[in-house]
Amino acid sequence: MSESPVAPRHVYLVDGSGFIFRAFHALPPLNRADGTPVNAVLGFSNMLYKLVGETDADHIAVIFDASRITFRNRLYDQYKAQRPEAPPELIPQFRIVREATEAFNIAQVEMVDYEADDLIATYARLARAAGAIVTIVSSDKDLMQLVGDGVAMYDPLKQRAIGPDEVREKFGVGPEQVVDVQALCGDSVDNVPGVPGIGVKTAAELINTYGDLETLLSRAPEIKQPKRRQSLIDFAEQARISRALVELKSDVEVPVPLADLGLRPSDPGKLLGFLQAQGFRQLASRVQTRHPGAVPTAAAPMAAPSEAAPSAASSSVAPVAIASDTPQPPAQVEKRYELVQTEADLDRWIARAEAEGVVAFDTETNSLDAVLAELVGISLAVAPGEACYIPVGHVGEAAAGELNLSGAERPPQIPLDTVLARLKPLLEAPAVLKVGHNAKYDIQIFRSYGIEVAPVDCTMLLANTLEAGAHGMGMDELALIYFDYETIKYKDVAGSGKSHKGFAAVPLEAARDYAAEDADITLRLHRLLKPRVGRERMATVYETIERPLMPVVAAMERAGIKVDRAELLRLSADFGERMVDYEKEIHVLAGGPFNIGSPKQLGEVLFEKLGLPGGKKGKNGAYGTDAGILEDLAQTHDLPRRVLDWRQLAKLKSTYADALVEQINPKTGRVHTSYSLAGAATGRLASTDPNLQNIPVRTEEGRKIRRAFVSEPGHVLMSADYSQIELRLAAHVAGIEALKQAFRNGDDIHAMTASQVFGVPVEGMDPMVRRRAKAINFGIIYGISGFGLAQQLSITPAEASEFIKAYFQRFPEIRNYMDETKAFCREHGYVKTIFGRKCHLPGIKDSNPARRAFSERAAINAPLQGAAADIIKRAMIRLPARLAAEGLKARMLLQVHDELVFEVPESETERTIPVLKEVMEGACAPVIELSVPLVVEVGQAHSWDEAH
DNA sequence: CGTTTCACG
DNA sequence: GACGTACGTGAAACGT
Repeated sequence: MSESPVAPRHVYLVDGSGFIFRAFHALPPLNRADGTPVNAVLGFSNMLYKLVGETDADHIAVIFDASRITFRNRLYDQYKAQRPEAPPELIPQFRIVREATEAFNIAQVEMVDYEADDLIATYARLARAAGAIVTIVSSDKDLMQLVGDGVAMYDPLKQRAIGPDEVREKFGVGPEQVVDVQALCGDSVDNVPGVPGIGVKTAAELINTYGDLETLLSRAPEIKQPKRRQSLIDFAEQARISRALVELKSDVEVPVPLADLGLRPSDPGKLLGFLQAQGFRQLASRVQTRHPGAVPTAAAPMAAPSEAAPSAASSSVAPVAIASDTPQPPAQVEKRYELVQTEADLDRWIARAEAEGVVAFDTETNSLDAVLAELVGISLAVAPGEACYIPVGHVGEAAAGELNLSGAERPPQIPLDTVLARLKPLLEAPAVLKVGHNAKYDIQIFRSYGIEVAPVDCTMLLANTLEAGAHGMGMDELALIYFDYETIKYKDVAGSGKSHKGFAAVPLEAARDYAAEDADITLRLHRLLKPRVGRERMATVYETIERPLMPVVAAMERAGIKVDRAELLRLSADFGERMVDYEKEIHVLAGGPFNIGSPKQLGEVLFEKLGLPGGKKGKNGAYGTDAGILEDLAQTHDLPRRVLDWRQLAKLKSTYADALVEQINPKTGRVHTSYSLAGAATGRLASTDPNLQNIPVRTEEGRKIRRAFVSEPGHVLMSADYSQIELRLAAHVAGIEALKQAFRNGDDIHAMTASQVFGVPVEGMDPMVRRRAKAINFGIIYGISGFGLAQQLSITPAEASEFIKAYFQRFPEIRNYMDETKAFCREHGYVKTIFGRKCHLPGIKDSNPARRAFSERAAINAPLQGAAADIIKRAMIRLPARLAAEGLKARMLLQVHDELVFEVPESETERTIPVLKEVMEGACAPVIELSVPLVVEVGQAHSWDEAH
């Protein structure tokens, strides 16, 4: 292969060996059809694909290690000696990764006796000498010594560049001094000895003081600290050897000249053949999309690529087992989707549904807002592949976006009233199960037409009950995971963004294909998931919590809550005027105008223009400017305080005052949120459009917004909230005796904690001490960490760790709970609440310690947060019926995790309060008897703020 | 479309 | 000893 002698301008050097290890540990196990593990190959291939697609390089090579033994072992026989053998699953992948590089038609280089890093150093030098710039694709710290002067590094996994600043952040010195620092601090991974007792921090300090290693070693006797001085004298030679080990060799006689690394076009057929042979379907299809004509040329004599499961599915839930459970993968069943345009056809489908006893259904509407939405069509599925679409509100195509001047004709459809009249008996028939995906929405739609759909199953809730936390619960995602099937996307039929035309304007055939498929997939999901819920002992959670909650939440959404529009408008104007004042003041303080809302510009003003102390912190090189940082800076300068004031008003104005006015429903004059029942992994609800679970309450300015949430005339808003529910559950679940007793006594729990942990009497306690104890109690619920607590309390991590230690000593049961919960999660991949709800945490086995620790804290929190969610859900299910039975008209409007908000006639408030308390406090019975009491506090007023 | 910030429990 | 920090959410604004 002779390369045209083009002078290199940009050379990419990919650290192949480094990447294989990283990909292997970062990705979940994955096997191709013949059982060969290929997860690292997939990671590697994805990386190359992206790299080749994005790079402007004209020369590129992947560099590998040829063998474990290199010239460095002759310098120091212990070099990399204690490094464990590669895991057996990785070994076969070394070869395949080289095949992958070949398939991409990228040059690859390796050389006996040298590490990949030495070859990279050599090519980098050659490239610079030829006038090219160099990008080293790697995150290996051993390569950082090469950075600078036209050489940069790029971490393909984190997609970030590593330049001199990043190197300085890591080593505390510039790239040219990295070798000296490494010589001192050594490297336990590579078994580079360094000097005992010297870490990165100390090494950087020393090198910054003395300039380089040799100067330091020669002037070692001057060093003040006796221990350090002696180490440097005793281990000077070891430091020199270490330096020789870490310094890369840039004069290797490379086997391939730089000129031969020129970027070559790949052969799409060959690449496709390789990818398909590994079973990398996603990547193969992307290649195919880019090269439509490509035909895979046989690469390996292998069976058809089979279940190398899509990466989305390769979590803790054993996707292969699920897939093998699949009754009929859609691809193999003939699809018969029918357009229903006559009453006779409609009756035929209704009869089929009644005969089956189960029908999947889906509604198409002209709005995502269930309160405003009008029906455009209905789809039904009665058996896999057998589905129909009944259009009722489609308009002529031309009528959609523009004025219907030509009177574009409405396609033939059965009148809506007729369809509804015929469907009503079916949808309300107790003997016919109706199955929807996110059925709450469809229940709402039909309720607005006077149809009470029942009984109903929801495949989104079934999937969530089984696998919350493992993956998303949208239908498209589930179809891909369970059936390996790509659904038609809404935006493909109805457009999106500017070209969105609304479903009513979609031509009937396209609408049929999309809508009928939704019902079809829903039916198939139901056949798969419903039996699993029983088999896997999750029926109680689904049947007693999730399923009965659907109609209750649907009613709350429909009820909505009244907001005082005029008051919100006044607030918006007030906030706006005050913002203008602040803005002027800020610009004066800053010495010129800038966009206060831009963290980037603000950071530059604070830290560069004004030169305030603090500085960079983000991984993206951006300055941090959050409230904590500005609060600290406020001691030094007036500007940060003003920015904090401005930000508060900006937030209140845009997110609340203005947005809520926009959200007032023109039909009802109220605000209707939408609750997501399968959004949060822990079992909590989530509120969207608008989010009514984060209405301000903590500050006086913020509470003005809450004051605009009001009752109808003659009514009050009544707020009932569980006191300390998660801490009570922690006491119960972890069996913390002292905490349980305190709750039984009705003690001030934070004061009690403070008294126990800090050994001070509750009487006359310093509020500061109680505040600390409160933070620790919260920390317990969150899976406490020294760093987190330190940040919360503005103390040092060491002090925080002391507090935690004292807490564990006083309440030893909590430690057991934490350890057992983590162990359970590692074994099963999920944790459970006392009511049996599961929360999956795929990250619990992550090889990255930070991500794993994150999952461990989540594992500790989820059973507590989840049990609290179970309890309030149980109360919500019982309340409407209990209130009705007592002859009370209270309507449940909102849920905010541990609080329920009702609208109550003024004449009934006295009688309503005890009912709310009784049902909510008794919500665990009869399945669970808590060892601590639950306490509910009730308040009432004409606004939500005052009802607290 | 991802990041940053901030509102809530 | 590295990782990069308290748990769970959603919305708005900025800037690429």
